[in-house]
Amino acid sequence: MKIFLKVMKALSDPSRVKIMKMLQERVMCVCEIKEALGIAQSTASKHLKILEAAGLITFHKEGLWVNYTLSDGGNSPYAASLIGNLKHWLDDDPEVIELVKLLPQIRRENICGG
Amino acid sequence: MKIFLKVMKALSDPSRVKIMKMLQERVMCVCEIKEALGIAQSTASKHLKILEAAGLITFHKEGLWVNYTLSDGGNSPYAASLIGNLKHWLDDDPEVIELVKLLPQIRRENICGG
DNA sequence: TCGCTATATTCCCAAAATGCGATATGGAGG
DNA sequence: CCTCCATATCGCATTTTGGGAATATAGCGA
Repeated sequence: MKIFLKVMKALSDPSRVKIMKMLQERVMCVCEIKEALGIAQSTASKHLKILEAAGLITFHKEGLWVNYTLSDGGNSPYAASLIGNLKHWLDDDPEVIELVKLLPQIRRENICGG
Repeated sequence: MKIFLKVMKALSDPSRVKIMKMLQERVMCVCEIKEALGIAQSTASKHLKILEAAGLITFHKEGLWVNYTLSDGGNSPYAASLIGNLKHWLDDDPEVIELVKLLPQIRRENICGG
């Protein structure tokens, strides 16, 4: 029950859902996510932690950067199911469309000074 | 997006999830639900309203009683999917098992004085 | 070892959610 | 019309959540 609730809560916030939809498109680091959503870095980091704790995303450290990707859901049937459904859900949502359209312009080299 | 979030939020609370699992077993009125969960009547009513607004349950008035049932999810693909998954999810959850085992003893005639 | 930088964590505030008691609503019966 | 009862709504206290600024941490390069 607790695990199930963790997944549901993780997906109960618009910023976190948007992060899931962005990660469907490509791998992203924290500063790219913060930039795309227009939120503070600490806020982005916190959201990512919640998604990760729910088994919805994973990360891979690459030097200073932390690359976040969608999880395969292997650890939780709830996460796996929702990850799968989100692949097609909300694809016609105006906010999501706008965000995905913006993605190519969001590159870490231009944000973090890399 | 708002509709999706409404479904996720509705299922982010343990009491509401338990209500969903109980309604899988049978139709229930507000006083039965309040009794089964050990919560105040106003609290039960509020939870039911949230589930109903998310398209997860529907109700049918029968005199003074309001019978709540699972929705078929016809109005929302998100609700439909979650309703379907919940049919088998959490069946092995201790709290849910306990609750379902308790259900036969919860009868409106013994609670509401009907 | 000493900066420098991307990320994580902490602290604090405002907004929202949850729960309950009290009250309102609405239908059934006399 | 009045009463009674199941349910809905309101008002309030408590807890949780989301957000940002400030600070701590960790990895890279010199």
